[in-house]
Formats: sequence, C-alpha cells, structure tokens
Amino acid sequence: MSKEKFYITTAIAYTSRKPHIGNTYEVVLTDAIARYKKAMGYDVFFLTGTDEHGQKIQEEAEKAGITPKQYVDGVAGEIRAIWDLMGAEYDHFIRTTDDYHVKSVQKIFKKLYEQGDIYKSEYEGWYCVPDESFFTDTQLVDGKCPECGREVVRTKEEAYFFKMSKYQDALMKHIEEHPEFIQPESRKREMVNNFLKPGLQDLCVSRTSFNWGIPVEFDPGHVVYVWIDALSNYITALGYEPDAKKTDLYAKYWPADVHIIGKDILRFHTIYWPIMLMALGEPLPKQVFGHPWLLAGMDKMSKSRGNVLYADDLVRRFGVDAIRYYLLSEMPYAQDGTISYETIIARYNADLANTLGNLVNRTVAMMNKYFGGVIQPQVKGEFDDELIACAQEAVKTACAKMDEYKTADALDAIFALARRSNKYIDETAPWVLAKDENSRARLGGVLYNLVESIRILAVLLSPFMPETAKSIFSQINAKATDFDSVKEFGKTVAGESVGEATPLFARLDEKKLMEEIEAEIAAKQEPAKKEEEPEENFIGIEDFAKVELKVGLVLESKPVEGAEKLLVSQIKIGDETRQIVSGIAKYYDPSELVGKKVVVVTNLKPVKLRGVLSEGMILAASDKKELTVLTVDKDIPDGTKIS
RNA sequence: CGCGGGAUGGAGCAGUCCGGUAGCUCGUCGGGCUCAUAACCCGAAGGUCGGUGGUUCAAAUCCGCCUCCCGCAACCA
Repeated sequence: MSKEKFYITTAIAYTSRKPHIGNTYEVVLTDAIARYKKAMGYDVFFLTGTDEHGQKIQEEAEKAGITPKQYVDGVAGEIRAIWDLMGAEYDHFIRTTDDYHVKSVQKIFKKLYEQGDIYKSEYEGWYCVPDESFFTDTQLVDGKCPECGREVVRTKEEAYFFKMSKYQDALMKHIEEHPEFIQPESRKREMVNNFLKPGLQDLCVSRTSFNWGIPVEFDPGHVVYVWIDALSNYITALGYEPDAKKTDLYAKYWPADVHIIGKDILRFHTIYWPIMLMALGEPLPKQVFGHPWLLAGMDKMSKSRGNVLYADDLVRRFGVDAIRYYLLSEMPYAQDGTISYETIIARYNADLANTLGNLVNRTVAMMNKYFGGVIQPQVKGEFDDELIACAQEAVKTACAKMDEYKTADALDAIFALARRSNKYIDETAPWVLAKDENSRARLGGVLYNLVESIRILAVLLSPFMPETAKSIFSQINAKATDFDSVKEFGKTVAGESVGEATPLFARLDEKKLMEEIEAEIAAKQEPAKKEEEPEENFIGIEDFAKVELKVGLVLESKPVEGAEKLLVSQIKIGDETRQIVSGIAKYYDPSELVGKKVVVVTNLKPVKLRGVLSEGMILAASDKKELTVLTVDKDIPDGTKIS
C-alpha cells in the first residue's frame, strides 16, 4: 500500500529584492508542516520558488545596468540561499523563468483564449502611467484613475481579459460546500463579501507596456501579466501542460493539500486561482491558508521605515533553530505577530536556554556523574506516572495542533513536557538518592525516565528545530528517533552510553547583546544615508518654482459624505474661494480648521474625490501617528504667495 | 448604517460555540534546592474578563445598546 500524499506550497517570492524575516516566516512555517507530515508517514511534496517577471524587475535591472535575467538570477540565488539557511527541505524550487514553466504558461494562456475564457479587449482602455495600472471604463472615477485621481491615458495597447464572472457562481458554491477551503475562517467572509457578492470584474491578464514577461505566443508584443504566470507555478512545477498526458508527478500530487500564503494575496489564491483551474478543468486545491504577518514592533516591516530584519543577520546571531523556534512559537494562528531583538532574546533565554537546554544538560551531566554515562534500566517509583502521562499528553496535543497547522500551540504542548521534566528532577532529587547506596537502582530509574522524556521531546521538536533535535539525539545516544517511537514511553535502551553534556543554547546577556546590536545598526545606517541623498534627491530651483503655493483662509469645512478620511473645505485665497478636499478627517474636527491660515497648492489640476470637486491641496506634515496642517507663523493676508 | 475580527492581572495569549471555582507563558516579590547554563522547583501579589442594560438561582460566556482597536473593501490632491 502506498503512502498517502501531501502536497504543500509556499507562495513564490518576488525577486525584486532580498526578502526580510517576515517573508521568510512563510517558508519556515511551510517547512515545519512539511517535516511534520513526512514524520507522520505522508509522501510529501514541498514546493517553493520565485516569481521573476514584471515591470518592477525590468526597471530594477535597468537601474543596475544589467539584463532582467541577470538581475533575477542574482536575487533568486539570494532567496534560495536564505531558504536553505533556514533549513527548508523543499522538494522543488521553481523559477517562473524556467523553460518548462514558460512553455506551459503559454499553452495555458492559449487554451483559455481558444475556449473563450480570455478575450482581447475590444474597447480601448485607460492606463495610469504613474500607477502602472490599467482600468476599464467602469472602473474610472470621473474619468480619472480610481487609484490616484490623476489623468489616465486612453491607451492604444490592447489587453487580454479573463472572464471571471463566468465562473463566479461555481466558485461561490465551492466555497460554501468546502468550509475548510479558506483559512482562517474570518478571511473567507472578507473574500465572499468584498469580491464575490458584489460581482467579479474581468481580470486583465496581459500587458504590452513592458516586455519582461512570458510572451503571448499568438500575439507578439503581449506578455502574460502576473496572475496566470505566477499562480500556474503550482501545477507547472509538477509538469502540468494543458491537453497533454498527465505527468506522474501531477497525477500523484495535484490537487495541492494546502497553499501557505500571506494574507495579502489571499484574494488571488481563493478567487482567481480556483477560477483559472475551473477553466482548465482541473481540481481545486483543498485549502488555502493565509497566514498573518510578522510585524517589527507595531509596524509593518518596510525598507523605508528602516525597521527591516533579515533572516541571515538573525541566524548569524542566534542560530537557525532559535529563529525557527521564535517564528513558529510566537506567531498566532490568525493574528499578526511581532518580532524584535528584545523579544527574541527573552524567548531564547526563557525557553531554549533555561527550560530545554538546561534540562538536557543537567540530565546528561548526572548520567555521567552517577553512572559513568551508562543508561540504567527503568525502575518504577513515585512521580513516574505523572511524568509519563505528561509525555503522552504532549505527543497527543502536539500532533492534534499540528494537524491544524497551529505551530505555536504545538510547541506550547511540547515545552510543557520540558517543564514537567524539570519539576520531576526536583521531586525525585537524584542528588539525594545518590547519597544512599540503597536507592541506587531508583536513581538509575529516575535518570532513565528523564532520558526517555528528553528523547520524546527531541522527536516532537524535530519538525520545528531539526538541528537541535539531532544534537539532543546524539547527546543521549538515542536510537529511536521517529514519531512512531513516541507512541509509548520506554523506547530508550538501557545499557547505551550518553555523550558529553554540551549546552544546546548558551544563555544570552541581554544588556550586553543589545548594546552590541545597536552599535552595529548605527554603523550600518550612517554610510547608507550618505550614499543615497546627494545623488537622487536634489531638484533644481526651477522644479520647485513649478509649484504655486499660497496662503489660504479656511472659511468652512465639513466631512465628505460617505468617506471616512475626507474633509471638504472652502478656502479663501485672496479674491477667490476654492473648494479643497483633504484626507485629514481622522486628525481634524472640521470646526478646528475654520479660521486657520493654511498653505495651499493652487496650481494643482482639479480632481473629484469621492464625487466632490477639489481645486488644490492643503499642505500637512504627517507621520504614521500624527498629522498637522501647515500654517503661517505671523499673520499675513490670505492669497499671499509662498516661495 | 459597506464587510469581518478583537478588547481577559504589568506584557503576550487560552477560556466564549455547549452559562456554574478566571487558566497558561513571560515579568515582579518571597522561599527552597544544589544535579545544571546565576539555572531549576515551590509560594505570593496582581484581573469587578472594554462600558452599560437585560435574561437567569448563576454571565468572561446568552441577548440589546455604546466606546475603542485591528484587518478587508473604498478612499487618502
């Protein structure tokens, strides 16, 4: 009888830049699940890879003065190196520039076109250059870009569209009939209520404005736009081609058991991807899990905020398993988690060094001290039952939680056994037993129980911290290391010798380490700033002169109906009065604004925001928490020019 | 009234579906022990479970209303 299969994937990482620890979380999570499933006897296929096409990459490459292919080769290599560093045991690493992928995507595109699911747009479309976005007539707001309100160009570029609406009802039905399809549950409602119920828009699936993409075979000049290209990776990696004989891999592993993805791309995986598969006549993935995000403090990690943490830096400092442990134990199932050096150090010391590391260390040390390292036979005694029950409970709970992909809860159950084992040492007090020759057998039995508990701990930890598990196995010289061996207590073999007691995780000096880290960060930031500023950020005085700024007096202000952030104000600027809409409702009560003299950009092209005409812009200073409008220092008539 | 999630000792979370002693980890304070990585074990302090009204013998848990936070959508000239 063959083993049950389990196909699991991460999203493919975009190769525009090096991934930060938040991006890396996804591959660690997936790896832990994959290792667990393997340990449970599944025939696992774990896919990850990189998404390498698109305008952004083309631009980055141009900036760097190399070809897009050279550029993505570099970043993809970097990504793969990080995945390897994290210990990800993937079975295949797909790159969307791989030839088999390119070929298959072209065929998929063609098939969808030929069967009428993709059509060439017959009307002209609208393109917003700064946003690089393409819109249909109905998407425009008052003839302007719905994203940014700027002018759009009636673009001559044709584009292909995917008829999403055709499959809408079928998808709706599928989601209703498979409640486990979208995880976590709350995300499902977001998808259904925000996209499915209002009706799906047809999706633009080709571009002519850049050429770094998979060419549409039958229409030169067009490249396949992101969705069909990127999402298909899950099947092309298995050798899928439409209307061809199914490969063994595909026949065996598809449909995927779970796609592990970030919550930000849930929409593409739960709506567009299933519809694509329906159109191809292929089965849908069984589940899509949108994991939460890892935040640095309270903020999203981003380069511009300067709060980015990288996996390789962290691994260098704390080791792979410590970082894997942090990510897997700290992230809640459905809510965003946080990461910082302080919290890593705190968990490292409390859980890894004190609870786990010290347990192993003291046990092995006693074994060596009292019995020359030789494991003694099991001798029953007081407190044993409770320890054994705890070990069995840990196995049961850890597995149950892992079946739901709740890694934090699983680790919690495992560490409960480590804590119970430490307590067992205090209860049985081996050092007291050691003083009495009569209790020598019991002393051996106590140590046996401890070694066995530690062995079970290591087995359970192996999907999460493979290196650590290995190190523990070697220290206690464990022979039985698979999940089968932890079903019952007592697989440790008496007569074997344990190894040297080597600390698994050295305790960290938080204060000293933080000083070191801060110094390092400071050293890194200084030179980086100097490089960037002078070259790119200067504008000439003539550029500045293009902006016409004047003092304006706020006569009246009120909220814009139906908009959360908008206030519409009547502003007197010399002889004229203008209506200006600003996104400041969260920070200002309309009445506060009246009578203020503010700085207004007067030569901005008028736009309609939320249907209300805005003829200018009020300048304001803001960071993520606070916003304040600019006013003038001394009183001066409205209409005064600012330069 | 766009949709959804949440508010529980200093921090992070469980408990809420199926009402009945409010639990876990970290932190703090006190004690114990000495096998061990100044570690481990025990004990204590600390919560009117966001507010309010109701149902009930009994509400963190069920129902109504309100406040605040967070996602998604929209939008932020």
